[in-house]
Amino acid sequence: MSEVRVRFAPSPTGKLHIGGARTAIYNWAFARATGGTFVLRIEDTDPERSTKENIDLIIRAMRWLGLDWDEGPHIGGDYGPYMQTERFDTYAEALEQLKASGNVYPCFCTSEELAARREAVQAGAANEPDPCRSLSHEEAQKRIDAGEPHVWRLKVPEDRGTIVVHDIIHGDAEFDAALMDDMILVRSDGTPTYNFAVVCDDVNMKMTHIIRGDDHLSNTPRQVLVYEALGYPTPTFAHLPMICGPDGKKLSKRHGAASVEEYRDMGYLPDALFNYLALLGWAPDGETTLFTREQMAKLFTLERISKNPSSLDYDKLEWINSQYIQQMGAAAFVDTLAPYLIEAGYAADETGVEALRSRLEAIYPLVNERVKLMTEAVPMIAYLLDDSIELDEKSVEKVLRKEGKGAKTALVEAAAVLEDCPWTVEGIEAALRGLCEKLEAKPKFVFQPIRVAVCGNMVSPPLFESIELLDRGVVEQRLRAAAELAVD
RNA sequence: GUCCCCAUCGUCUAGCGGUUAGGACGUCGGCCCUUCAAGCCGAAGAUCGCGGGUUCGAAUCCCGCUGGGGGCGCCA
Repeated sequence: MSEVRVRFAPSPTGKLHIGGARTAIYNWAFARATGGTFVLRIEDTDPERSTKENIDLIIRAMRWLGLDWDEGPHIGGDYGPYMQTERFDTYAEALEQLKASGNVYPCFCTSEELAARREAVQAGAANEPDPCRSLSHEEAQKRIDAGEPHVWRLKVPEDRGTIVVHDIIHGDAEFDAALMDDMILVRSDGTPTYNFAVVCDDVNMKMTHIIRGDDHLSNTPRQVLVYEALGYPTPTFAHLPMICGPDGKKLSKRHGAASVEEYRDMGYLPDALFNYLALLGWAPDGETTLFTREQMAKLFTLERISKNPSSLDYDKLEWINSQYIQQMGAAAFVDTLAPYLIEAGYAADETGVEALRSRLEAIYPLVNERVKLMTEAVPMIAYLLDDSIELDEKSVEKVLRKEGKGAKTALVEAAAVLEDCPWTVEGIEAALRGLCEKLEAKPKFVFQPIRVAVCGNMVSPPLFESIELLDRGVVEQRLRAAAELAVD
């Protein structure tokens, strides 16, 4: 078997869509699993909607996800260029070949005529062959020479019969060629249409497998016709089921996040999003849910891709994200936290973050089981970073100002007890537990006021560990300040 | 309208002729406990969309129906 070559071919009309991201992941995984080549090709033939910025955005999002490719824009390769707008000569060449072999013909119909015909057909009228198809060579040439605008259409062979699309995921799908109209290959402005450009590129770039969205399945028989007209064997197809929103409907802005960037901004880790997306439509077995890119690259097969469309489940994504945060380790945590710290003003730049590194790494074990989204981290640890803190109003009401609970006494006594205890988690815990006994109070009535005083909230990371990470003076000051507000 | 695709707990899925239909997220309950989490234990939750076949036996194979999705662009 010849070497596997696959590609991800986004059109830069927007950011990297979540569905596109998964397509890219599967292509990547298949290439890595088979020792094949993964190609990135930019389909920018639509000048109206394609932008340079989007190309950068897509490439950056792919890198962020941890994807790498063997050939593509910037890095080159043996089958470049990898932007369709730079490959126009190859399409022109292909068109000449098709003209010579008589597989195409010029069509002079206007867009209006076409639209009217299309409407008639969709309303139930019989699908008539394009009138230009029967124009004589001479007549057609005369009109071309006269400068009449025309497109080039593919001539569907009359006796083509059934077109079978071999798809690894869906099996064989059969289409009747008689129902297929002569699609436009080259527009009147000379540019190739999508269906023509893809086939030319996939042929010239020697693609062996086409892994793409389900939405292309119905277009595939048309493309097969182009392969045949060009005289090339068709590659193997794998059409991925669509990804829907949580409500099972098509993904749109209404459902929130449609682009990879948005997920990044919401605080998802690239490893987690990768893992989740990989799992959306593919499973290594019935058990495994957490795996790395490397593991997927070993286990991936197209045969195990699911046929049914899947709905996004943010709860599961979030759970996967929390699993990764829990296990990522202190160093990686600080690295990914850096931009958030800078944005929140805790550091001016990367260097500033480095100055805080050891402290942040010490904080990690207190929050790694609590942070589900990276966006939650900074607010959660602010009380360990700021000199002064603001007490949560609700917590003050429910814990410090609650009469009959002895909050004020607990705070005053705690300040005293912490004055000379060993400043270790054990020392602090011993001192405060001793205080509970001395006051004959349930731990809850001693610890909660202290928590509010020190952490600013009745809900917080572990208390003794938090205190240990703060300076003794700061803790005392917070306890005294809170005692002022508290009642017994 | 027409062609194509799809159909297992709420969600993602395992299953590929014989299983008590398995797992994960979520949900609910319990343990732990100074809060929130995490962790551990347990439970509920799927007459495998419906109806016909084939077969000793069907979630698995065949046909029909229904429901959902997609294509039918000088968009990709």
